[in-house]
Amino acid sequence: MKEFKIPEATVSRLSVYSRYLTEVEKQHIVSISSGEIAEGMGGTPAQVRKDLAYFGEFGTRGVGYNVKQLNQEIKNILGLSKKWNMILIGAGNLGSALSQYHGFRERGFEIKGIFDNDLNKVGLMLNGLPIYPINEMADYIEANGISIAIIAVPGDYAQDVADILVETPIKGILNFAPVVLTVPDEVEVRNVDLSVNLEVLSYNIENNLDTMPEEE
Amino acid sequence: MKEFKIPEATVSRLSVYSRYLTEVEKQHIVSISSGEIAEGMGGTPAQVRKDLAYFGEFGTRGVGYNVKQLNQEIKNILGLSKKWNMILIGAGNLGSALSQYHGFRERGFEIKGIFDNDLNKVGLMLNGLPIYPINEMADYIEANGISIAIIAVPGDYAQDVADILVETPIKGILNFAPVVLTVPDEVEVRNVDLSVNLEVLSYNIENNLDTMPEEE
DNA sequence: GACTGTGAAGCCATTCACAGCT
DNA sequence: AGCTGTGAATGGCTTCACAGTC
Repeated sequence: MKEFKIPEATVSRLSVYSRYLTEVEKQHIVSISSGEIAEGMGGTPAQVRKDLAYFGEFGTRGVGYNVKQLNQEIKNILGLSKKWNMILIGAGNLGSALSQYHGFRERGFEIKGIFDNDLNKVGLMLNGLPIYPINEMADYIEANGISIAIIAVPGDYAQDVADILVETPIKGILNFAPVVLTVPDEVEVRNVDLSVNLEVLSYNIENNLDTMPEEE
Repeated sequence: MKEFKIPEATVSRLSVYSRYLTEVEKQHIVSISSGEIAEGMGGTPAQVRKDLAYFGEFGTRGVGYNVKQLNQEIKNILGLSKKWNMILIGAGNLGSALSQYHGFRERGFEIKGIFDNDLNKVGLMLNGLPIYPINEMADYIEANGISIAIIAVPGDYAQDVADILVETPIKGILNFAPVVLTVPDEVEVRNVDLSVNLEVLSYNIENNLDTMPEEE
């Protein structure tokens, strides 16, 4: 009664496929092959087909995939056919940037309210959204059907915020704080770790992958 | 004359280990075991040991690792013993937030200049950094020994910016634009994809991993 | 006794190669 | 002929389990 064991890498790629297909759709292209999708997002045709095959047979042999229909299927798979209500915790620089990021709304994710523990900020508006005090957060989540929280507070506070969140019906956390959060299994956490990304970049540059002159 | 084939996942974890060890160092703890490190960052002891073993024998059997020394080793491995000069392209919300993000400097990554194609912004200062026009970017990179560029421009411009960058001595790009960049192999790209992260979260919530009631 | 370092085993993901439609 | 869907083969990463060292 349930699909099974999809590689996380596949799920990430589906998201990229969908974004690419949305672009292709705008150009009114009707049909697309796995090779063209791969080309458009830096992968291989076989991988595109494998990824899609986990979920069903969306294509037509000898022809390819219907762009619009495939995009819709992928969005359904990813759970994007519904709207997601989110809150943002942290009205600092990063929070401010995130509150204004259009990419979220375009994909069905909407920030409904912002929370901060700085009483100078509470009551102000940030990009059209009210800033509330943290102690109202739990009630707000309950009352407004919020299922995802974005943590954009300094590292030292992130676990405190998470501790409050896990007592609410929140289902997922997108964490921008550079710390590993401890939460119960039923809350899903994704970390966006800016420094880690730079450090991997640093390592790869220093050990120049792909770059080395051919040598026997 | 060269270490070999380190899993990328290992490199990412090294970065997390180092951040954690930096915290532990502050508490003046001298020695730490693989189990304690694993505990502190959500992994397993065996994995911590395996990751470290790719690069050498840093521990003492029966005892553990010297915190300070291990952290130094990891930083060396990651290429953090030198300072990295970066530029930021895009002085919008996200760029503004990134220019102020302290986590970068703490780890040896410094933004030296900001570039934008909006002439109303050029000449202004953003968090103590001057904003230059894009057409000065290539010269600036050459003149200031910049090796990493952070792209924080809208998706439609990101490839244009990348096209300019690849003609310069830039070695790595941290890309925040929600597009797949096409660059030659010798330039290393890392994508920080905000929507992809939310969409994986969405998928995981909908298919609640870990959460399902036990069933035979 | 405690904890590291590591080959071997097991698991997961990607790639290959081809059968099956259109 | 063209392109999908997929079992089988490969490759890579993680976990196990234990020998080695303090």
